[in-house]
Amino acid sequence: MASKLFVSAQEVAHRAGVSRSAVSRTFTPGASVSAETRQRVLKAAEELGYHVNHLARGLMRNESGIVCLIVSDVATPYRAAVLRELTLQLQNAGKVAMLINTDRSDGSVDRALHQAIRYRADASVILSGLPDKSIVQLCLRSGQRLVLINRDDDQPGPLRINVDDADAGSRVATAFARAGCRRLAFANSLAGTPSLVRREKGFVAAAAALGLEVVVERYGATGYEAGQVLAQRLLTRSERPDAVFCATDLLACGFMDAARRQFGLAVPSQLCVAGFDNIEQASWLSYELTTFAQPVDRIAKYAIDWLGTDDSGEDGVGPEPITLTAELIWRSSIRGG
Amino acid sequence: MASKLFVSAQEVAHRAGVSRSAVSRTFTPGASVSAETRQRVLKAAEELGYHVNHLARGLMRNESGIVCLIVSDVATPYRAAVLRELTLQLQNAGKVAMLINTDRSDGSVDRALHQAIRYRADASVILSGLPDKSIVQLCLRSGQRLVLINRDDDQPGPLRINVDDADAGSRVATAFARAGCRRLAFANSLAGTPSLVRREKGFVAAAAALGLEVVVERYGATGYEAGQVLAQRLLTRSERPDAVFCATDLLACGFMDAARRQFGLAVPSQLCVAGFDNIEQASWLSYELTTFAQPVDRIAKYAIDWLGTDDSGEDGVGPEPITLTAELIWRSSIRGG
DNA sequence: CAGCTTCTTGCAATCGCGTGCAAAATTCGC
DNA sequence: GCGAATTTTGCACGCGATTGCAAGAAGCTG
Repeated sequence: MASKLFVSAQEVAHRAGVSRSAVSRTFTPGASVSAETRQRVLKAAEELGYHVNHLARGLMRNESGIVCLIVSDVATPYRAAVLRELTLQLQNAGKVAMLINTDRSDGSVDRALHQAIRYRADASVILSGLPDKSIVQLCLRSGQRLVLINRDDDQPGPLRINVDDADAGSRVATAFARAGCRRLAFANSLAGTPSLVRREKGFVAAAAALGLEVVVERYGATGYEAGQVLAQRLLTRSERPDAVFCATDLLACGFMDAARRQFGLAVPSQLCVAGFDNIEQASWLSYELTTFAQPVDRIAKYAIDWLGTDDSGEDGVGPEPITLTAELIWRSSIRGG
Repeated sequence: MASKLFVSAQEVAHRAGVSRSAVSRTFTPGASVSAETRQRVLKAAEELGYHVNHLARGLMRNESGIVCLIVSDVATPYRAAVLRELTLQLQNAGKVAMLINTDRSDGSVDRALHQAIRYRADASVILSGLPDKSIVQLCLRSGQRLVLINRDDDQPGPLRINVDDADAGSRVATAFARAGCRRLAFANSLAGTPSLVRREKGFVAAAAALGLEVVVERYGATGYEAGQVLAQRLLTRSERPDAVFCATDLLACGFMDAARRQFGLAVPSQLCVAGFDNIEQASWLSYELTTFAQPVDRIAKYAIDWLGTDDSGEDGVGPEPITLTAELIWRSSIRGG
């Protein structure tokens, strides 16, 4: 263990020849300190390398400044992008992000939330999985705010931010129809995440309304490899699809690569492809993928703005759910445009 | 603000009919509590939803359990991967990760470290940028450990973990020579990061030793777009290179795409390509990139193991620097193998 | 200079927890 | 059943900060 420790306000006070309180007030915006003492305190603090102990401050103020980000598969392009946006905006808001990784296992999210409670996080943002109702209650009762992003949960209290997946699905169907495609397909994972389900439903419904039939295939996770497998399955059918909507961009990349290399198909002339998320790779020359951009910046903004509100969510009703629409990014993987 | 607050040990003690110390001891491994009181405490804690306040505990123990990860460009595939590994292993070690984003601006890393100090982090892991010497001293003096990953800094105290870039560069040169390439090129960014510089030096030196000349081109950041520009510059030369080592996989992806689409070159028959980082995309069918895998798991392991050590690094000498070798991942972007 | 208001400043309590110390309770040996 | 050894338990203090309160300093008016 460390022999020498962090420097405390006491030491600064001693050096500056003032009381502890004066030091504290110097670092508390809006507190009453004369210009002279403030200068002396700041000087002493600078010399000693003093920094306010946020652990102790959090204890007193009952506000730690910590926001927990609970997420699985951090290394995935889309997840990493939303993580980046959240941490950046949190920092600008004077908060700090605590990152907790979850996995698919049961209770993983619950454990993460317990950790958030232990550190008295001001709020937790949940990007993966869904916590048990009792834990949600515990958080709300404890005064910890909850933000659920693209999670399907109907209990009041947490702020719910969702992207209008069904609408996106419907717009893709229209685009495919306009491109003259006749045999549509939807390539999904087996994850069964609510947003994926909504994308599928919206797409299938819109296609039906347009008089087009859709074949749906589901396999594996939402990654590149699953996309390849889905291509194998869909492109070997007797009635080969001429347009496929992949539930995520990663799936789409795997799908396109397999379609070209293993089936010799040209995109978009023989096969139209659409994805979702607008990950960086979607813009690469090898893919030029038409896809939907999740408004990560606005998602983060809504979440963080709410944290500055007084609407703490324990009044039993909670904040209004927010639904944002995804922006269609048109590239060359669909004919026309 | 929240009206009702987190439940405290006091309340648990009251409900269980014991003293507050008993509660504290119940949650302190190795403390002396009878089986009966422990049960009663645990029951009361469960019913009330009590969780030890790590802010207060950190204050007492002088050990917060927080480890700061200081990094820029979180959304980049390689960065995201190492972030994932670090957070996972930290969680397994009973610590928790605090994520701080930096940018290229001056003092960005310093500000991040100040934040780490404010939260009394047990350690900070620096993945981007380089902190000012005075801040490093302050951290060490305060008992906060520092881990520098692929940073070039020679002051003792922090744990330094580096990948043997020069060796990797040299191995690529050999591989190119064996593939019969004659005109080598190195595609680098302008970032001037020490590891990038070492890759370049190792490659150029080894090529010279093999009697092969190398043309070096540098442009932009380490991303996909820069790779495209570098391809423009290198492939329009009168003596077009027949092998290129890109400083990162992202550069390589951009380079390959441009080489194929804009110059109609086939990889590896007309152009051999190598990258560095082994990001997920390197394994995609469109790239099949031969590259080097940074041993992120071992990097994280070394870092976290050291945090459990008593070698705090303030004895003036500090821990021995660690150099790990990158693993060559052979795919089809170089002939032969 | 008296009398008043307005700022500053120090004292002391508080936040939730860990822990040394001594008293109380239990166990043990015989 | 009694004294000694061993747990178990409670008290009280400290960790490093914030903040209400009251006293002291300074400024203003006439």
